[in-house]
Amino acid sequence: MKMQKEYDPQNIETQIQAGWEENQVFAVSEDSDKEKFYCLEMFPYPSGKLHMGHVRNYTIGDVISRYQRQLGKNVLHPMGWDAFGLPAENAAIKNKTAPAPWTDSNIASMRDQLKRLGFSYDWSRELATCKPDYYKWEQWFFTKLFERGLVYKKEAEVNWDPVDQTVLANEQVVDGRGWRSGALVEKKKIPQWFIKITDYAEELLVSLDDLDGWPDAVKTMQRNWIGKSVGAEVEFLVEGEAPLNVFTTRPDTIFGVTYLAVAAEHPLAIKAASDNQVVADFRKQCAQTSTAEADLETMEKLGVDLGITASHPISGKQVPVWCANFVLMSYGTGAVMAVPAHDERDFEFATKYGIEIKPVVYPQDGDLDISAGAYTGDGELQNSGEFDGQSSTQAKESITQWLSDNAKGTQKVNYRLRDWGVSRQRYWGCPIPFTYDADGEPSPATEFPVTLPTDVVMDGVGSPIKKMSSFIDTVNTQTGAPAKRETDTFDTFFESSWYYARYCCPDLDTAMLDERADYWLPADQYIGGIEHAVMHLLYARFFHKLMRDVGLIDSDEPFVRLLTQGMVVANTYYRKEGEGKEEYFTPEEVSVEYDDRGSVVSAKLVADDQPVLIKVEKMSKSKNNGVDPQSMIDKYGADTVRLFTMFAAPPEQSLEWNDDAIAGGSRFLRRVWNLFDKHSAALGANRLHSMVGVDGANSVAKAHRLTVHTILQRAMFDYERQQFNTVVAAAMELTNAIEKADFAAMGEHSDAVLSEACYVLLKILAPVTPHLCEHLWNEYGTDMDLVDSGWLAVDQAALVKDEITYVIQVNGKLRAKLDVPASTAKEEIEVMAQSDENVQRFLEGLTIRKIIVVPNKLVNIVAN
RNA sequence: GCGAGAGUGGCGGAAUUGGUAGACGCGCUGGAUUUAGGUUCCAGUGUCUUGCGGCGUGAGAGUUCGAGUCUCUCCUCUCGCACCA
Repeated sequence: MKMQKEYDPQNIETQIQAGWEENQVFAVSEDSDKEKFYCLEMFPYPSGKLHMGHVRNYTIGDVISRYQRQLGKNVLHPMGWDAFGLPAENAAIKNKTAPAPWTDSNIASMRDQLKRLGFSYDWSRELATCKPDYYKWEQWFFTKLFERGLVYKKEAEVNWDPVDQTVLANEQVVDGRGWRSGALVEKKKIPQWFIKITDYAEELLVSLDDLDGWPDAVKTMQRNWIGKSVGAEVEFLVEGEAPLNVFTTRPDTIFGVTYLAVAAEHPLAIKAASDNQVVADFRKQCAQTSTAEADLETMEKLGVDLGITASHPISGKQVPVWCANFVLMSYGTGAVMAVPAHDERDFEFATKYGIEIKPVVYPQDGDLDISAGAYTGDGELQNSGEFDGQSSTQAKESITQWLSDNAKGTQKVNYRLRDWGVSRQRYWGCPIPFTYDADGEPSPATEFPVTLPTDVVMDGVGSPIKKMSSFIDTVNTQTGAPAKRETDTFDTFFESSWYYARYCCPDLDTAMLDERADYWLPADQYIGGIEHAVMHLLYARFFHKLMRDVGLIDSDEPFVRLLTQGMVVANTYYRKEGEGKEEYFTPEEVSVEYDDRGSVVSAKLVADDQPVLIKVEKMSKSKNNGVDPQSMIDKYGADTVRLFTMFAAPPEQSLEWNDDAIAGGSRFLRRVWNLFDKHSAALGANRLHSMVGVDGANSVAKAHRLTVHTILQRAMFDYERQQFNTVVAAAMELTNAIEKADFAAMGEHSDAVLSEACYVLLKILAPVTPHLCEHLWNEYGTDMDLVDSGWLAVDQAALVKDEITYVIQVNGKLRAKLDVPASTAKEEIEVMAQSDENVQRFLEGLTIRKIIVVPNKLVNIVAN
């Protein structure tokens, strides 16, 4: 077969993809003879189209999967759809359809796009979380957790839109107002389902230590999120009321307590409001904020004196009780003790409201100065009664002991982590499998699935199933008595917490999971955005442990190795429209001027010839800077798009889109094509193969093989550490080297050296640009599929150098280079280095103090 | 506000983990090919002096024979904060 003359990616890629599909190359099953490798990427929300972030995420996963497959492993690489969620409801309202058909058609078009990119998925395992055969198992699982006492119901706050009479997501609250109605959002308490993730807080924390394949940044963030702290729970008595318990990590500062603060929702605040209008108004004000923590924390710290006092547990002194907007009812006991002298926030608050600031901890060296702010360090106690003179460390223990002995408190471990609220008052989600009897008592479902009706009309206000009697009215399956169905649905994090396990047995209809899960799990590699560092990844880890404890699987953690990929960003062109608002223009609307070095001078809007501003931001519709992957595939082909996304940046960093640079990627693949074409006669006759040994090779051939095998070694090192941009760079260097090589000068071995170099190039490049490589492999390789053709070894003999270049420094500055035989002794190198002409020039008038020799690398002569 | 991360030529980035800063690519400059545009090929390209050399990895200090890399302080940007996914 004669190769086409021109590189035609569209043609090659569709042909190669058809071949993969026909031969089911990526369908896998359990095989105890092979080492398994489960490679997983975070599944997409089916928004309609792939964006560049998806392309990047899935290309990284595909490169890893294909590399592992070439290493000979049994690679599972599945894909599916995180198909429940808010955007489908919004789209349904806008397009006057139901969420289900909208979602289905999005899945269909995104699946086509993924297939066009040539990803090595086992499509037979595809799943969508909105399908009853998927979600029925999480309903079943939730009832198992209920039986185990890990699920409970309690009142919790939501964002309430008083005009639309509906619950809003944080995202739907803009500047404290509902995004549709514009009404001021209020906090409202409603009963909701929770899962006791706090029961697993300690294990989730401790087992982070075993996750060697996870980035430290992610582990640190999870540790801080769980937020374990050891301290004391202290009881302050309030006359005529229940005692006020507070948790503190600083019992050593307890004599510095000058007030207590409770949340607006705290019973004491509610009671005080009944006969105190100021408190009532303050509570109202506190209710009119979003529930987002970032909003609460950046808000001005405000409070009001409740006019109540509590008695200090040790001194017995009365301290005032305040109500403050920064105390969260949902965290801890909803009350805190305040020590303004030794806590920044308390200091700020006390200063503002003229509350006493009483220092009790003094720094060991130097004076205490709290005129400008709190002293938060440790020190020596004063003004602390019998504990005066103790160090903070001693006092933490002795004061806790005293409280414990006098029944005024106990030592306590506290976690910042809160239980997982899984109830959502939305339609497009998995129905929570409970019914309520006439008295409101909940009963778990016994038949699954509890199917979500999909034939609905979205009116824009609330969930349609909340008004649908055919859904709501049912019977208690245990007693046969009439019952009402729960109309809330699960948080979509619920579905995404276990999909990775279901991929192992997606066709199973008799159980949630079977023994196949234990063959594949844990996943060896997980890849997704850093934005999921805490919540999704923590919920998935939690769910894994729950599934283990219910007896479904036997591993402790879901993901062995984690890669958090960076964002895809691009230039934005914008103007400030005042009030922090910005107007964004598309690249087509703008003309950019460069100077003769290629640096940007200015950019103007074509329409009015006036300047616009430029900055680099995450690709998004609202910023008008998105690049549609499909248009790039149509223009350059999938291999070029894949190559560019791998080459432009290392996986964990953000990737800046550049239209010129992707054209460079296309140029490189054409050069590879032309290289094989140029040597087609020699390659066709030899077939691609590695050389064995260096016997008989002349010096030109040897030098070339040294280059080839050095590059191969580097590429393998970079594959292992997952730095794919330098893998591509290595392939480019190798291509340059083959293009420049003088094969005629290599004598009888020229064809073998050429064949080996091209073989290495193909193997290095195959995971990144599989279509081009598979095509060339069909042309010049064996009958086997490229992914199953194995990897190749670095020829250590080819790496042996006869001569080594030493860098010669004088006082750390480069002054000469020295080529010496590899066998040269250290002493001899020192002498040669000193006698170099340029080195002598810089040593003139100086005395040599020391000579440092780093073997095979450098000599540094220290002189003064 | 709290937690985490990142800053290297005109640009994206590399530096085998404390040892030649700028690999590879984009852009730009000059040349060749081409009727022209595009393509392709060759050469050059951190910066200042265009001699030898000096300076240079966000800013400032420190450790070291030697720092982009380690330590401290500061600045800027990015991500997350529990109902976007």
